[in-house]
Amino acid sequence: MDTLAARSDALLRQKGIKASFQRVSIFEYLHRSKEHPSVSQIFADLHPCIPSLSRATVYNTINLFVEKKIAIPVHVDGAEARYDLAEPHHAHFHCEVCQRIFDLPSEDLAVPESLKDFLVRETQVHYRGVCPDCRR
Amino acid sequence: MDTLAARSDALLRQKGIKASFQRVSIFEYLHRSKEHPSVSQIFADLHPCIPSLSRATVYNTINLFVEKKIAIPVHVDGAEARYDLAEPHHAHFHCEVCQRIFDLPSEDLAVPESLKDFLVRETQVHYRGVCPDCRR
DNA sequence: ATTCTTGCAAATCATTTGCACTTTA
DNA sequence: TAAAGTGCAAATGATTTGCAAGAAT
Repeated sequence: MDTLAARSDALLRQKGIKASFQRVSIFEYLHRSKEHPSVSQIFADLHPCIPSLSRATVYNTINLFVEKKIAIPVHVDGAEARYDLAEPHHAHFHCEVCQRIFDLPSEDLAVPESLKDFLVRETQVHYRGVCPDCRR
Repeated sequence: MDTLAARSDALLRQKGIKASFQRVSIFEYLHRSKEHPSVSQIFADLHPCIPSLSRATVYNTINLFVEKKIAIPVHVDGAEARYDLAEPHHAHFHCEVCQRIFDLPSEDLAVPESLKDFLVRETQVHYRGVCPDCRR
């Protein structure tokens, strides 16, 4: 059968990651959450369903995902890192009022002339301000 | 007389900041360092000259500078924050080998259409990869 | 059976805070 | 001398680590 779990499973293996229950759960959580969750949020939401889950496992898993390019960390100010599935490149907008992070459609930001001798592995574009909901 | 110290002094006061010896020292350190230093680096380099200096004061001062828009934090991965004087907007390149951060001349990154209902207060463009010195 | 993964607790690291002391206006 | 700034040490919060137990191959 071709359940969601089975598909996540396949995707992880394809990246060279053994698909444990915890890992698949965290992967699917990232997939369904639009909140760019922090480790604490992931843990808080998953712990009720998986009582044995440990914070360290969430950290392990997230770090593994980042290393394998499945997820990317989003750093806002000095706070806890937040994570996003590494979908095709897109920019982020961080609302300083509600703390939400919005995905923006990828804009093809040309690598500038001044970087011609650099090897650019990653580009991050980050906006900060106030989102429409918080403006009034 | 118009020493460097006197000028820094004036600049800080103009931003509404009382110009203590520590604050002027940290401001000048930021000014002369091209390293985008972290609090630890600032402390380590200034402590020998100012033995009474405390880490907490460096944190206080840096936070004050950020609040007053004199400095901006640069977050690289999960590591310690690093700081830059808030010169006219420019992008950053972070070398993942030597950990240096390079300033790139400001490129006028147009705010994308998708943000028309957002209030954009700040834009950060961040590249990561390998710098020319580390490429061979 | 061996290897990888998990969970817990303790350790570490960056940063903040409370408070007493000092400096400055 | 009142207000603001500093330094220390303890507290907090995020993240990592060591290690014993458990699961998968």
